[in-house]
Amino acid sequence: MSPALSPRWKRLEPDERREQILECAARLFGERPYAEVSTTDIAKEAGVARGLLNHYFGQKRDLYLKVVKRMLLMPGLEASVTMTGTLRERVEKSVEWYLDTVATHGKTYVAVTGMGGIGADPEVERIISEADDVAAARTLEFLGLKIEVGSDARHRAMMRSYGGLVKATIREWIRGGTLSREDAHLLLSEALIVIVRDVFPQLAQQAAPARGEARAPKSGPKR
Amino acid sequence: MSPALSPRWKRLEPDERREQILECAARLFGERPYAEVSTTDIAKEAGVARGLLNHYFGQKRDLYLKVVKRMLLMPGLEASVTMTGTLRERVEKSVEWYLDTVATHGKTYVAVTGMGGIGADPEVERIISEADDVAAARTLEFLGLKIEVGSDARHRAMMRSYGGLVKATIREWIRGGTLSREDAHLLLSEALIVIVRDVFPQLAQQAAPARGEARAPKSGPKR
DNA sequence: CTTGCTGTTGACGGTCCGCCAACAAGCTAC
DNA sequence: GTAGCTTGTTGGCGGACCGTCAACAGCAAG
Repeated sequence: MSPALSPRWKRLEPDERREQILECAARLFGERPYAEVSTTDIAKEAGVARGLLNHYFGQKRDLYLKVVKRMLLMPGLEASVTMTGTLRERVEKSVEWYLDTVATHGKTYVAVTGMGGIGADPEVERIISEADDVAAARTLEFLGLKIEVGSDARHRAMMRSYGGLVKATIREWIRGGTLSREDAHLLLSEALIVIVRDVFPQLAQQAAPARGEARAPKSGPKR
Repeated sequence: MSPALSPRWKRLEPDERREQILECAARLFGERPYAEVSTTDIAKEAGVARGLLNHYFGQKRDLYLKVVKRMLLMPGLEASVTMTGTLRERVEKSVEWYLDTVATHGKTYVAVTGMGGIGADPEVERIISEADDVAAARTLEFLGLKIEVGSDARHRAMMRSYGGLVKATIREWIRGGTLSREDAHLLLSEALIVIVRDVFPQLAQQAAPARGEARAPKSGPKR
């Protein structure tokens, strides 16, 4: 009588299924906090049995980690051109690029990047920190600041700190709208410039054995 | 025979009990992520029945909120003296104060402040954002920058962004040890100075109807 | 149609949490 | 001292969520 008796569920290649689940999970984690997204919700969203999530991703936390990873590892800025020009020009360009990429990802990025994670989970922090480190290294390279490897760790740490400023500023811009894009651009550019131009040299100076007045005004009578 | 038959549990004043539970909760939330601290753990730590937590604090999340609140609302810097002096002096002093207070709270502060929260929970974010706002307002006031109320919102937003830099820098310092205290001091001071000195005036300039070259170098031939 | 591989399901056991009726610590009155 | 009352505290019930695993079924090969 009924010609097809359409099967109750369709069989997919593992990669397809994984991808589909990952998309649904990313959407849900983007609009609700981790604790309020149950695996049942994700499974229902994907039209799939709940056990399948564990089969493909293990723990719920692992699935979340995959989502975070995907959101953080964005296309790099190596695509940009040679980047010659003044320091200010290069800084402005890199800031511009960063704001662009974030603007496309929108709220999901903010939700994941912010305090929007699972919370102090070492694994999650490792992932985010890793992504921050990549961004920091890229920015340094982008600015043409391949300094000696000795102080590289500290410079990277500085850039990770700067990443904190970037995230907070972006949150102000995307979420609250308390800052316009121009405001964000201005703030991030000026800060990055002062870090590269004033902090890094003084850092090298501090690193030297003889350090007397490292924090001296130095540009004191300027304004 | 036994003279007292000591009662199985002691009866405390509500405020005392609340305080005791809050302390234990703060300790546990400081050393483990939210999801891995069960109410059973807290109750056991406090030597109390689990149901009592709900009786005093409602949801587990509410208890966590209380902990966060306590950790964030630190003694203000109004205790400091009159604060006259150059901009750099005031900035250095406020940064110093911030680093001091954080140093005393140590890891728990970092755990709570960082992405160490419950995760994208609107309520938690509101609390943290509120605390950030207080810190921002205090810093502005501390620096003697009581600007007109019109652009106050944007200045506050800027200072909240700066707070992101502060937190990230402190994390680098406290946790990884990738930055020394001197590094943190230097980075935060320079950034704050450039924001107050260069960004704010340009902001006001942007706000004006006519804006031509708001992001012009302005302090160009300096180094 | 039958067989077999494997993607998928559904239920079981365990943990965690919010709620609430019952219990008992300790003060008061007699 | 003891009966009684107030209320801080307990312990268990019901529900939600999650990880695991044996059984099931889509679907291609023979």
